Amino acid sequence: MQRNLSQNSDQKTATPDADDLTHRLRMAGLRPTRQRLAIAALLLDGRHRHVTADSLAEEIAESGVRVAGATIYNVLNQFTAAGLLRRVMVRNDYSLFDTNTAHHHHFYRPDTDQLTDIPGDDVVLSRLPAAPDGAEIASVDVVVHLSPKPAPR
Amino acid sequence: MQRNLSQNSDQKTATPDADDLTHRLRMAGLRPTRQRLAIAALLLDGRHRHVTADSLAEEIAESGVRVAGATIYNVLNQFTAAGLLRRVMVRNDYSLFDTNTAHHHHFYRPDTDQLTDIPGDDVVLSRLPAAPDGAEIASVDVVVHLSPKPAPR
DNA sequence: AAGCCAGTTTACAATCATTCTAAACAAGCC
DNA sequence: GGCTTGTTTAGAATGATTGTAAACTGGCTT
Repeated sequence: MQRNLSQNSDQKTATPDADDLTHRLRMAGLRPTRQRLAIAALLLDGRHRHVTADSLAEEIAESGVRVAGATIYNVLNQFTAAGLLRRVMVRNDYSLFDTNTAHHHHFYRPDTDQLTDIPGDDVVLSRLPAAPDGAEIASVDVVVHLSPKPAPR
Repeated sequence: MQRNLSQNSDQKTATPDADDLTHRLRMAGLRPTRQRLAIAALLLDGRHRHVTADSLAEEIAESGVRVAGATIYNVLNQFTAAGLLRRVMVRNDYSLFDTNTAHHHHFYRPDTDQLTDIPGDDVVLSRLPAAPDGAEIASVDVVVHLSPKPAPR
């Protein structure tokens, strides 16, 4: 009873080919276990989205795979450390993980608690500070906080 | 009692005048209670720094005033809502509150867990995205994440 | 194919910042 | 002085995340 997900091409561009995922995990120094592959299949398929540990847990459950809560956190952290995901900080209630690791920035709406990517080059940093003493710039996060809209006149 | 007021508001001159603080709290719609004044005296003296609920609690304790933990959180949130402080999000372990509400950005060092202001105009956003549909830009947060220093050669 | 073992997963407890609760309290006003 | 309402308080509660120690498994070796 093997899964149907052999090499069926889904819809979008990247088909999360099992072997490909296995390879990517290996490249990242992560042993391709059942649970890591399940998570990778959901997150590393080329789609750009934002998940929480919790929303991911639901998806995994729906997909029929059983993964412990702690493992989800572990894997999310490992993927992030490996550069496969990006952690976005907008609340201190919980973390958001962005499947788009390319350089880009975010809108955040506190009211709906929603995070959206800021399209392309709509943010341009024309000047960056020099890193202090013994440090270098690892990444630059720009979060544009939105408010519900002004009063209509 | 000496008062060294003046129209200062930036650098040194760390003598928050009690009446002034009372007035500022009133302006913000906050009744000037003993505990709010104690916190204001520590945070609204013109110095620029970053505190956590916890570090603030210690300072208050040292200053001899007794303030409940929940109150510290309440007041920090009230001050932030009133624009007297600014909440900076770099970790989801806890929040940092910045006494500098002027528009500026931050360096963050994950290793030492330290937050520093980025001097003056060292960050220039030459292009900002338009706010989506029924929203407007409330604020723009730029956090430059640092890493421990390049290869020691 | 069998064995082995470091790396993984797991269930569950633990942590810890933050918020909630409802009861006691104090500020400003009559 | 007494009221009324906003504040403070202690302690419990919440909830995301991490720690723990035991069970398991990938994949290499024999």
